[in-house]
Amino acid sequence: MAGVSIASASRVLNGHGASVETERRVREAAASVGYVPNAVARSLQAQRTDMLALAVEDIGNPVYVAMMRAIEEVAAGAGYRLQVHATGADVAGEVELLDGLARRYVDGLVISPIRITDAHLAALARVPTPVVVVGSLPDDMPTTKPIDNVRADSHTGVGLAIDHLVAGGRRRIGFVNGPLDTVPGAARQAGYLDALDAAGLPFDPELVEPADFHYAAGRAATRRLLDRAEPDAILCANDLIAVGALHALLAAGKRVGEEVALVGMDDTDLAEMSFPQLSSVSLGSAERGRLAAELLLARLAEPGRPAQRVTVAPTLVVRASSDTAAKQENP
Amino acid sequence: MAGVSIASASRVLNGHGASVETERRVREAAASVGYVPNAVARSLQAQRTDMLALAVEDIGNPVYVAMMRAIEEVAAGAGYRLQVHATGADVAGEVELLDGLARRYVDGLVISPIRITDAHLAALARVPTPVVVVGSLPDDMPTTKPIDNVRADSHTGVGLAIDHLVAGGRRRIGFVNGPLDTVPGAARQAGYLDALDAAGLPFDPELVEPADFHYAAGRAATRRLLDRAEPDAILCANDLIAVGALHALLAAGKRVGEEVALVGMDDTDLAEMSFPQLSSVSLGSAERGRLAAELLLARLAEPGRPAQRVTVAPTLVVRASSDTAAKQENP
DNA sequence: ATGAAAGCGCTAACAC
DNA sequence: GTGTTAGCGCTTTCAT
Repeated sequence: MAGVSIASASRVLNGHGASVETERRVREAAASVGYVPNAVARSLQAQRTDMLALAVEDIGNPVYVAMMRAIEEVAAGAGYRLQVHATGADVAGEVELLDGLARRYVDGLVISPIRITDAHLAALARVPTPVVVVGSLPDDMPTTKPIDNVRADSHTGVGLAIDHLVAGGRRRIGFVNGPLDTVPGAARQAGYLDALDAAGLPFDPELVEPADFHYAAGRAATRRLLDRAEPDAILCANDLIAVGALHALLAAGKRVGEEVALVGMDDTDLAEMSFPQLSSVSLGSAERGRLAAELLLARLAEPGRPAQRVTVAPTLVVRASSDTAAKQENP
Repeated sequence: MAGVSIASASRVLNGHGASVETERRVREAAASVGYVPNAVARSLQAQRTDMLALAVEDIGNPVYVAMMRAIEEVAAGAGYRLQVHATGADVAGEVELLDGLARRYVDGLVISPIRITDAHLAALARVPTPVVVVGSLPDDMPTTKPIDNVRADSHTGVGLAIDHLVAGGRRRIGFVNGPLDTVPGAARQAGYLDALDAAGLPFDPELVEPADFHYAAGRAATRRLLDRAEPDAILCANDLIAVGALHALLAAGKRVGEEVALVGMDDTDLAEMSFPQLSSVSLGSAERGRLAAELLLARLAEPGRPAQRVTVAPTLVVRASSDTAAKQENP
């Protein structure tokens, strides 16, 4: 403290107008002592932490990595820092996290639960802090709290893939899905059945094999599928599964893209980095992350605004794994 | 407030001993009002935030993903939350982050700069908060602040790969490296030269091609390499480059693992998910992350302890891309 | 323009 | 065991 009141110092440091002389003295003193304001004290007074949180099942999954990257970018751009939580898809943990928001250690949360239970909904109904959910919230959400919601459209996405495969002459389209009791697993299953139906193709249970959303499971499931059926195409519920499927197919000596077409979902970096490169349905993970972050910032700026529900349209990215023409010059 | 003093309430809620009656009344009141303590206020008083930060170039790079996962796990296990920062390898930004620690919004930082400049060292010398650096700090670090340091041993790692390739009969070993002005790039280059030397192999500049540490660059660089030379093996400075190289090789019709052996570095998930699966030198990214987090926690517990410098030993994981025998039944 | 003082929500001494 | 009080470091009325 060199000369002026503590209040004046605060004013100068926050650019709230002070005389030239005061300003000089304060800055000088601050520089000489190496003064840096304490963020925690400031947060306590300001009632905001300038921090956002992201909770996903696994911060190593490429889909969430893409989402996290996008969110971090938006957050950093707006002066917010990002806190990450790996939930391991544990419901109790997710609910605890939601309830923990009452401690006010972050200003807002983006959460992408792989399953959405009643416990989640109950917790969401009592959070005191803005939350945006990535994933499909039930339509009959109680409107006590405005919870913003960003969703993918897997159902349509699966349709895009099936239509593409059918157009390429494929008729026996296998499907390696994730767990049916997850939000994406259920949606993709429904999409598969509806798309077959729309294409006039019969449903053959032999062609469907459940897995979980990871590489090893995808590979094992595809191996089982190949053992008992002869698909001329395989659709996978995400890229991790698809890469597993690719291995199973290659190991079985199949020419991927010709004998058997392969399509993944999420269009992660993996799709481009496989050989042959994988066709994949983009569900816009980065885009969803970006939107989620923006919705959160918007609500922070205007807490009273009505709850938004935005859906990102899927797009199909065709690459060599399902495109005989491209195969020649792959990738 | 129902009945007792504010201090008693605090005691009950923190389990600091109170009479049965007081305890009951406090808990009851707290429950009925839905009271939750404010983390920011608590932090201000406790002078700690229970939060750690991680700063890496790109939170989407598989190496850093593995590191982040490990750190998040250790941090969460010890009751700390994790904040992530993507620096984009921007020196000014990294220094700003380091200086920002004086704001005390986190209790400690793990930073993994891809380049370490004098500005970094200067900033490190004045941080008021524990920092552990992942990557090689100069040996003549001023010891004013105890900065813990976790390092990989790329030099030895490259040697492992070269020895393995030589043992497999390879003689013309190409090398696709990252930028030479980065810490890992420089170390790997030196390792390559020394290993060739130790193996009695001549150095042929034609066999070395620079790239940056990403897929596309790796693929392009490998293409250039193949245009002018005929390597019987290629070592890549990381797995991203190696996957790019794999594509270039396959697209050129090379039988990978036979005609040309391929070895990556970092042993990320990508190595296992490629086909053929990639041999890769593990530099222990997850392990380094774990160690970094543990060193940070240890210093938080005992600020005065001497600076630690730990090096994680590399290991070679041999897979089909460099092993003809395995190739048969790959993967 | 500046200083005094209150207060953000909490915990820890220090009496009683 | 419990209440009173000070204080963590800051911003912001409110006077002057």
